[in-house]
Amino acid sequence: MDETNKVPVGTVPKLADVARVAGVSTATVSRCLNLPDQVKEKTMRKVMDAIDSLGYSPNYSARALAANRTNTVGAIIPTMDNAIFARGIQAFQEELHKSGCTLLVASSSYEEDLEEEQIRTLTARGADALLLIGYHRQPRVYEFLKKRRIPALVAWAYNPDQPQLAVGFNNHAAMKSLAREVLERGHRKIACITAPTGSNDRARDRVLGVKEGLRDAGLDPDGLTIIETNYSIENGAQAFQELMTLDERPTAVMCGNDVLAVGALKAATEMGLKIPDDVSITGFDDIELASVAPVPLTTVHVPHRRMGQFAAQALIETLDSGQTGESHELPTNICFRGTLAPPPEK
Amino acid sequence: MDETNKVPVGTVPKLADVARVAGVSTATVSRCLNLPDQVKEKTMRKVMDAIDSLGYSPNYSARALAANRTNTVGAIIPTMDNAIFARGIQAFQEELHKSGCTLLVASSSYEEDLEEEQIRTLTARGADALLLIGYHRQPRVYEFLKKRRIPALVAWAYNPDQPQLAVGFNNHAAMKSLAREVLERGHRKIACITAPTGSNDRARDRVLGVKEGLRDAGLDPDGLTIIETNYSIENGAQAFQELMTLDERPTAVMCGNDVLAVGALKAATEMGLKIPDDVSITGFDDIELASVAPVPLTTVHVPHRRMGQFAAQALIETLDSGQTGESHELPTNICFRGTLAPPPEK
DNA sequence: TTGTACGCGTTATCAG
DNA sequence: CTGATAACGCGTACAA
Repeated sequence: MDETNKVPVGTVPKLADVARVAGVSTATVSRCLNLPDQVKEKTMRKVMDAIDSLGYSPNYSARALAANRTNTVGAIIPTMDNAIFARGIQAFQEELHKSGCTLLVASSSYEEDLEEEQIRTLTARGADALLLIGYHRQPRVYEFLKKRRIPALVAWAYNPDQPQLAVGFNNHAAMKSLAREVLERGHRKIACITAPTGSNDRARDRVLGVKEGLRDAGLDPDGLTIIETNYSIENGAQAFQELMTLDERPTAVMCGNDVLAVGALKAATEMGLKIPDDVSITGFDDIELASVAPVPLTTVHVPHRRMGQFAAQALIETLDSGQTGESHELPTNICFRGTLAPPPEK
Repeated sequence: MDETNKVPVGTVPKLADVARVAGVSTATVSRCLNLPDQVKEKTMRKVMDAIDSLGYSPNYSARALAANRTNTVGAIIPTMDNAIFARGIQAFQEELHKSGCTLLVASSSYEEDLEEEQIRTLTARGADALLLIGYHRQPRVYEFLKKRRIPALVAWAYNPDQPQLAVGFNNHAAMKSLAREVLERGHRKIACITAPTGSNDRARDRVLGVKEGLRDAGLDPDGLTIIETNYSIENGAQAFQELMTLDERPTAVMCGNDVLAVGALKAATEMGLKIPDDVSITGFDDIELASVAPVPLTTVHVPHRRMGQFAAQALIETLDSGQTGESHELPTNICFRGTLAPPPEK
């Protein structure tokens, strides 16, 4: 056998090894992989055989350095330990995979500063594009992204007034229509349990939706009792108990998400309250938990998986075409279950 | 100002730009970043100032190519859309971040072939190490990893007989001790609802645990009725209904995970059965769902977050020391709640 | 259609 | 302690 056909052992084969074995140049091997229709079929076969026999696979770092593209998309989410993100991100990842992209994830723990740091990290790591949750962040972050020419897409929120590429739903409008339902049932003392709204526009918009519902019904939006607490069943329960110690107990408690709502529900049951007769409770997101709760939860359904898919498609399209893809507003709908009494007879 | 201090605009600053602005060589800049105590403090200051003023951050692809290390760890999980993985992976990612590592994720959709493909993809992308779920995979996959010298850690399972680095729990033993509890309560007709066991050793070990419990109690393990179905509440419900149409109805249904168990519970309630009086039901994992189910679920608690943390630590240690870290068996414990009747009086 | 040769941004070796 | 400079593995003009 020809001396030149030998290949180092105990080492990862590289492009040059494939070229040597196939008896072609490295450029040709590269073309076989990236521009398949620019090579003759016979050459292609030789190269592919060499690739198989060596078990070659390209070094992505080198490829990224040379081509200035990583085929990697970054996502920064508050936490994966939350069904609403987990499901959407799973769909996002599946969709990316169809296009040969890999997902790089980081989490911000709902902290604005940490999110900014993660954005810089993923950028340095060469993410071709970024998925971000919600709109709220410092202007300098958007400027940084623009300067770096890194397409960023906002998900889990859609606001027609914002210029940013987005795939999501209108938190404000969805919550407002749920509030309208609650008000139609005669509730006048309403309270909200919400995640901290400081750097969370989704949570903020939902509360604003309730307030606007109140205003439309001729009520004072400032009279709305609001408790902010972190995302957990326990916290939801505790907040509910606090509400029940108030002088004027609310007759309906609208929660910013299903987890808080289930916590409220749990506390209510433990206090011996009948749901929805004594108090009505509503959620948001429609995660699995909602339908199996002791009293099935009335909540706002959000198409998480479709959102993840659309987000991936919009980003891939942007990368392929070089032009910012289209924003996409997804519909939400109210799931009436057991925690909100039926409307009064007409 | 000196001509040489100028730096291109509208472009991402690189190491050479920092060097020029700081008036040192690129080697020195690199050292400031990687071997800080090999440079004089004064030099360090100049360089850091230049870095700040330029907003420089290193190009990880180039770094990876030159240093042959990506500071990236890959994880291949069946799906993130499952609380048991989502929680553990979140902790895993947080822990990696403490060590400056970023997480690359891929999902296998519970498919063996897809998992193998993903393993090859992530290694090609330069993952320094890999997190895998469970032991079951083709020997050639382990050989590939060994040849490539890529540390791989198995999580969500721990089997003292396997040589592979692992951080997890003993599925077999945990389920066996739960089975013992069920048997002690006088149940003799037991059925299992489990995820498909074909390429899922965790599911398989859990079923085997039940069988061994049966054997120890002097019962025939082959008499165990088993239904395999995919992970979802709906499927759990349907499987339960099937079980109830059997000639000899089981008095206890042991489910391979909480989601299937909650489905069973739901079906039972809809059929008008009293839990645990008419039928006992058990789960596995202790996800949030378990404690808020209509009847709180008796299940096996697994420390998902700690598992994720330990897994990250073991991998980082392996990477840093160059020697395979230590496997770690985590304890599980049974959470007695409402779906298994208390033991008979003694 | 194929080959040559250079550049991508860092790290690391070896002098100084 | 610092500076040249050669890798690292691949993509891609440009030439043939």
